[in-house]
Amino acid sequence: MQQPAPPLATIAAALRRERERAGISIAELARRAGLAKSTLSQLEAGTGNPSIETLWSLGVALGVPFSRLVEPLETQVRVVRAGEGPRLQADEADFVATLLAAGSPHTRRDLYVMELQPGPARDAAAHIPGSVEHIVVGGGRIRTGPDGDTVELGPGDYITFPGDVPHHYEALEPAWAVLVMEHR
Amino acid sequence: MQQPAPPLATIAAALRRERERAGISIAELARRAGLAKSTLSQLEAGTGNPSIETLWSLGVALGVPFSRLVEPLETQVRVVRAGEGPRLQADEADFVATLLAAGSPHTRRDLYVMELQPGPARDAAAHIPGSVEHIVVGGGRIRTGPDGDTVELGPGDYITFPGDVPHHYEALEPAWAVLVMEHR
DNA sequence: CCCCAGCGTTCGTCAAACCGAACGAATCGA
DNA sequence: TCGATTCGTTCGGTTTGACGAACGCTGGGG
Repeated sequence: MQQPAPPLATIAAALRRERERAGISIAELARRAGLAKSTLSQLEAGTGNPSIETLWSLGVALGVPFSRLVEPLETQVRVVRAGEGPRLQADEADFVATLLAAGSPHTRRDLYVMELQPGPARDAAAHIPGSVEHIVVGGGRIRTGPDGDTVELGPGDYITFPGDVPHHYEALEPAWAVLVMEHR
Repeated sequence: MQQPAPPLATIAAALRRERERAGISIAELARRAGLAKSTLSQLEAGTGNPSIETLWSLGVALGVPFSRLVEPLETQVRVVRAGEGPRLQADEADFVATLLAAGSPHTRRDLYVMELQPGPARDAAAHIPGSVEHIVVGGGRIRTGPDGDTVELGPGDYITFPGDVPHHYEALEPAWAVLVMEHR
């Protein structure tokens, strides 16, 4: 899917979050970014609609990639059921594609096919921070997701969830799936 | 360290690229995004410094993630039949993963689910240079690959081939597949 | 041939993003 | 206690991004 969140509040929150993580004041950040601190004050208050260059200079000053200021933390579990999700137009009528997840540079995505047999659940330890898992079920049924928030999936279903927390794989019947493991 | 490129020209280029990929005019895009076409004209000319909300509405209208408008873009055929390929050890015996392709930073990988109906073959034009396609068939049978070098695939089969040459999709029966589109 | 619809660009206007200055509050030393 | 510093916010003024109208251009239809 796309970005349903209005970027207004997202930017305000991200800005404050990253600034506090850097441990600097509004005035100091304004100084480094070459902006007026009044501008920052309004931005963090959720008022205002910054220009690209303004936000860009903030990303540089904070030392974070631009997208981190704009896109909400993908820390949630997201499921796209088979047949759901945004359809992309195709030149021909016999072809439909659904965008599940858009990559960005500076991330690394490895592509696997995973086969699971029913039996005791497999609990995976947390991977490196910032990793994200994407799974599309090819056949069978599996239950997966972060511990305490698992979802049952069938063929064609898609799920993404953070890989840096303990999570869970369980085949309810013999199953296989495509796994994209994403690192940063 | 991060993105030293001034986003000005990048946005102009990305905007034009994505708009032409969608096959619509500046006027049409302005209509869909709820903007004045004069604004778009100046943006694609590299003049101007759009606000976040302006760029956001363009991303939505174009059906592309926001980051694609802001970050710059940076062969042979390979088939792995279902059950073939290097198996990775798993902690449990009921879990097997096959590594199909390892990603690297500075590449972008978008994840799709693709549905095809049998009928006349779909010939895709070449995508942007350096793009690579990865396909894992989820169900049905398809024939795909670069023109003149197509392969028939069934559930679980994997193929990768360059996306920047004309290629070919054909469903031999109703089929669906996971598609990873990789750019540089 | 002309007319019309749509294209992309240019120009003047207006709202708003950004700035600088001033403000009250809080902290710290002398 | 009292300056001095820094913080974050608020207030006019200026710059500029976005808009709407008009322009010239192109491709079809009548």
